[in-house]
Amino acid sequence: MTSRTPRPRERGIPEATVARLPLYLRALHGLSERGTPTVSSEELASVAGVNSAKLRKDLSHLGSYGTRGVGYDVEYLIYQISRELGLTQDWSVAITGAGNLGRALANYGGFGTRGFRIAALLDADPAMVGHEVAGLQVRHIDTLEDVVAKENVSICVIATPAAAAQGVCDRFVGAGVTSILNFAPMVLNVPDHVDVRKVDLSIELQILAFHEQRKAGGDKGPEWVGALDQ
Amino acid sequence: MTSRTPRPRERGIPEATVARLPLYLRALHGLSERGTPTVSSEELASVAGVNSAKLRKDLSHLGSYGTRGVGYDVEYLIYQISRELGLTQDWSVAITGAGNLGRALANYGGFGTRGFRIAALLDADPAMVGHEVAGLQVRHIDTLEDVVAKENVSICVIATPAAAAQGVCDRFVGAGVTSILNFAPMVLNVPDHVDVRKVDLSIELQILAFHEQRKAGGDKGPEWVGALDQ
DNA sequence: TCCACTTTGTGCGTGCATTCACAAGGGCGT
DNA sequence: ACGCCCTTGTGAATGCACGCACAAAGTGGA
Ligand SMILES: NC(=O)c1ccc[n+]([C@@H]2O[C@H](COP(=O)([O-])OP(=O)(O)OC[C@H]3O[C@@H](n4cnc5c(N)ncnc54)[C@H](O)[C@@H]3O)[C@@H](O)[C@H]2O)c1
Ligand SMILES: NC(=O)c1ccc[n+]([C@@H]2O[C@H](COP(=O)([O-])OP(=O)(O)OC[C@H]3O[C@@H](n4cnc5c(N)ncnc54)[C@H](O)[C@@H]3O)[C@@H](O)[C@H]2O)c1
Repeated sequence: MTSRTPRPRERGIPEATVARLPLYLRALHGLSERGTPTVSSEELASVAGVNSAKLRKDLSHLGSYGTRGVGYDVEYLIYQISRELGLTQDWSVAITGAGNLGRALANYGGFGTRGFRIAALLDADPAMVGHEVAGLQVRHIDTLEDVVAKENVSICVIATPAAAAQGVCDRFVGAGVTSILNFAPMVLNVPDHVDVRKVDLSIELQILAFHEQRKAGGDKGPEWVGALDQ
Repeated sequence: MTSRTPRPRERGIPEATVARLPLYLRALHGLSERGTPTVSSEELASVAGVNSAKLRKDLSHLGSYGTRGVGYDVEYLIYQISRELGLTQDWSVAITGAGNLGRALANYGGFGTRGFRIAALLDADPAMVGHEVAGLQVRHIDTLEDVVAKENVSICVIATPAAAAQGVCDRFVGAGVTSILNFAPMVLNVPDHVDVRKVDLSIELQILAFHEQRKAGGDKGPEWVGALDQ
């Protein structure tokens, strides 16, 4: 654990691994709060709900940060994963759509804790503009380009009705934003260099319904699989 | 479109396909509303934002519902996908946690439209119980088992703080619920026959931050990939 | 110093997912 | 009735992901 320079490991972390790193990070924070100094891949994998071999392979993509016979230093691993995910810097986030969902997101305390700062809450409804939500004044959508530039927004959240989502998306992209989290139930059209991730509750429920139907269907033979990956 | 019996296609739809069917369904509903009678795999794939070969292979898992040289009948395909996903029946959903998120979910109109009925909204806070949200009285968490039995709940949504999630989960599982949608930032422990899907905003943001950092990092060579799958 | 024990990091086999490319099939005009 | 054109459905190739199983490596005790 002396601070050697452990070969930053050529760029190429698998997407599946990237998606699990936040899970490990959360588990590690839990261990850290309880004062645990080191953790084995077996323990950490158990807390994070994954296979221990998978965990070790995931971590090996970042470098060799473990100690054989001992495990991983919790604080050191937290730092390394945070650095890899880009959480050692702060990110300004703009939320668009101050409706039910947008306000819930703005009120959610879980963002700030991990390097994300809600820089602005935008809405098109004049009746909404000016209201204070979670210590933030709702601003008019016309100020979008201004907000992106002045607040240095790099990630935006779209929580408008589906019909407005593509328009809002285009304006963010035009203003230089290249990461979008979309809650509107529609597929956004963006240039190749822009990343979009979507959250769609309706789709999640439909997937659950599919499996539920299969279970209830009582087909010949108990052949449904196990719990889905979390 | 005569009602033949087209061989229900042996059970075994790939999970990746199941996750995309709702996407196709949404696109088809859009086409249906605009009166489009038939659609080619190319067009539908474009609207749904996927590769057309993938779309055809996905649909082929349900059966041979297309017509070569013509495409797919929109209404017929809507019916077939709905049936496969289990949307031809209604599902009762119980939401637990009437906080910011739980209330936003309850107020969201997009559930009822596709066969999901919010049967109950549960909370542990006595001050919250009895309040009306989206035409629904918030009920006390103690009535959980009652609600599951009487309302025939098969899917539950957990929107409580993380600390309470596992306990609530256990009670739902004990009451016979086998499909869970979890918003709390923690890994739920469930028996094998229970399906859990999670939605974690914080993880989504962290994944975006990772890619954002890579883009900004300006490593040697423009070698970041494209837009993520939506 | 040496040995037994623990745990990491990874080579390898397996299976799933994606995409290409095309033969098979169906409609339509002549 | 025939042949052209369009689109589906799928074989095959490639690549990614997962998990086993083990050698390598570090610890601690004697
Ligand atoms: N509420 C939920 O639980 C939930 C669940 C799943 C999906 N969604 C989706 O999230 C989105 C928002 O849901 P909601 O329940 O908050 O809806 P909502 O109607 O409560 O809020 C939408 C807000 O967007 C604003 N808006 C409309 N057009 C705009 C524009 N062009 N620019 C900026 N703001 C604009 C409206 O003024 C309104 O305040 C919808 O697309 C919905 O389908 C919501
Ligand atoms: N609000 C968001 O945008 C957001 C985003 C991401 C994740 N989350 C997660 O969703 C969950 C809910 O978030 P929120 O913002 O609505 O929180 P909140 O504090 O506003 O609401 C939580 C509700 O759960 C109730 N509750 C507590 N213990 C309970 C129990 N044992 N049984 C039943 N109800 C109980 C509380 O009374 C409260 O009404 C949290 O786990 C949060 O981390 C929320």
